[in-house]
Amino acid sequence: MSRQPARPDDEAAFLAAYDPRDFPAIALTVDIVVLTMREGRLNVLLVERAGPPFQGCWALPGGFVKAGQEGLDEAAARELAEETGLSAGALRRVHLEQLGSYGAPGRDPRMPVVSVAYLAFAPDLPDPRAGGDAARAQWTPVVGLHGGGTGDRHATDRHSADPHSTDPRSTDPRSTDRPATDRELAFDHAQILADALDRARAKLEYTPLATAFLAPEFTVPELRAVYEEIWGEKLHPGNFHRKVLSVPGFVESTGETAERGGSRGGPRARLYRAGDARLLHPALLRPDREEGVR
Amino acid sequence: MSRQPARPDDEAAFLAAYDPRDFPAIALTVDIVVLTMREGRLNVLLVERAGPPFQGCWALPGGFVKAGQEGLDEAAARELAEETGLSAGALRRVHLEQLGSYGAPGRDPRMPVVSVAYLAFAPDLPDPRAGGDAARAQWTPVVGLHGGGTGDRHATDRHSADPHSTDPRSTDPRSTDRPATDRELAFDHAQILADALDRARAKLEYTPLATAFLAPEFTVPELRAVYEEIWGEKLHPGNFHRKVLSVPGFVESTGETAERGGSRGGPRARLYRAGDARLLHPALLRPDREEGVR
DNA sequence: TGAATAGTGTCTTTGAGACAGTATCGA
DNA sequence: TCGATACTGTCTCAAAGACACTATTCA
Repeated sequence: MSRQPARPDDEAAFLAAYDPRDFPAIALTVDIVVLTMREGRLNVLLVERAGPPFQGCWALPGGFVKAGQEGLDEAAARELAEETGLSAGALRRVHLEQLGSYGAPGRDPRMPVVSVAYLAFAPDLPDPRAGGDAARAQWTPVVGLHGGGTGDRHATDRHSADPHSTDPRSTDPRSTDRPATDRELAFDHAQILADALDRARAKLEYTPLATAFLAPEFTVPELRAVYEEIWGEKLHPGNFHRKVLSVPGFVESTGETAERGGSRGGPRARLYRAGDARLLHPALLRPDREEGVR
Repeated sequence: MSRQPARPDDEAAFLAAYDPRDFPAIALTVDIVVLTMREGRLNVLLVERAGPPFQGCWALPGGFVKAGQEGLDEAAARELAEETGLSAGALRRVHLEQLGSYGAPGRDPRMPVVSVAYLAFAPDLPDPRAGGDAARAQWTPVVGLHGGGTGDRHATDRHSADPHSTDPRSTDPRSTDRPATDRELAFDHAQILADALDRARAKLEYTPLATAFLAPEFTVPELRAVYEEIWGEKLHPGNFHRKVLSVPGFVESTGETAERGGSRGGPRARLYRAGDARLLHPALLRPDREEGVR
């Protein structure tokens, strides 16, 4: 980075040599795709935009980076805390990672804005409070949402916005009082959400992060439900169970069993905690991505 | 993104409501880790900084994003073309993907600068020309470089700079005339390079991108040499050969054979082209990451 | 009591890796 | 001629998936 336009000897000279026409003002934001499980369904946190552009549209929570005062990870953590109203303690159980940056020209009709997108995995969280500048905030089932669906499981390297994709300004998805579902997302947030889901699906293969969606103690069937919901397909219960227990460091037994059996019958399952593995070896690969994925 | 500090009805109102103390000026750059193979070794393109800070230091090539005029991918492609002097045609054979964004406070001593890092895989390229504001530009073997080495193969999610890492200003690695090797890199570029190498090592497992380092026609032993150099370990020639040919879409035969055999004897190898697969199924997993990677 | 589920055993198939062997080339 | 290498064959082992089975729980 930081090739400068001239060769200043100090900051004053640098600023003098700086030509704002070469580098017009640019704004930097962080947007967060917060995923959680509610009633067995994958949900994403959305906020309703109180002002233009895209007034009345739903969007990913986020905000401006306080340049010079915080790093990108810090900014994302701050926004996450503000939007969810979570305590620092509760936030420690949330997984937060950088997803990628989006900077297609015109993605924000007002001015050049580059957004650094983050991805968060959270256990079942309380209903969000509507933050200052958001009209409403709510958990929204991912299914049926634009950018939801099963997604292109094999898409790669979509970290940056595709300049050929639909210009968000060419449609006007705002409306007055529809729920978050069945709504287009503001800006290029549908693309960000789609990329986030791709990343989440891949992460479940190689990391134990599925446990981040569950309470500190959980059963293997609960863990399997997370995989089934995010991957969008049923898994073989017996093989899944054996597989999870065979991967070193994935889960560790508490010695306890769940209070009740399954809702539709069956024995009470044993309880586990997340293990200390950060990567799964061997990985839990998704069942046959249809052959011919060339 | 783009939660605004107030609720303006148009751009004028937005600018009026904008408090520069809340969102001080921030600069956005792209930096590129261009990897290529030269004489069997993995090389990275570095430029010598002509001005402060870090004057005389080697750094990754990059530059400011022309806000509003180009997307991030475009900016990276433009910088790549400028620094390597490659034609548009030659650039089509180069793989370019976003690596992540780095924005730790103080990473640039002059002002808040966030850098979007890109990763490029290129076949053997000619010597770079020194760009306008770089004193020199040269290919540098990755081995022995800070951030080179075998790297932490299991590090994940290091997309953003670690605020706890060494402040680049606390050392003064500049000097007068040492080669690029044995030099600290400017800013947090050692971290970016390390992350890039981690990404490259992982990409070789799941994608056929190793072919991006080779000429359009190549032999299986040449392909194996790429894997061995980037992974830093010898592979079993026989098993590697069978594996490559068994993965659908990885390589396709040209029917020809190489002009000469190996430099130290042996039969002439058959020639292949890159296939149409974008993901490898099954993957070419690295040999035993030592057990106990928890 | 019946249906659904937790968890285990076992068999088959696939793929990774070790090893050996043959043919071909450079020096 | 010798040594190195390309490539193939074969064996073993690990892991994934299909299937079957028992035990336990809810309704």
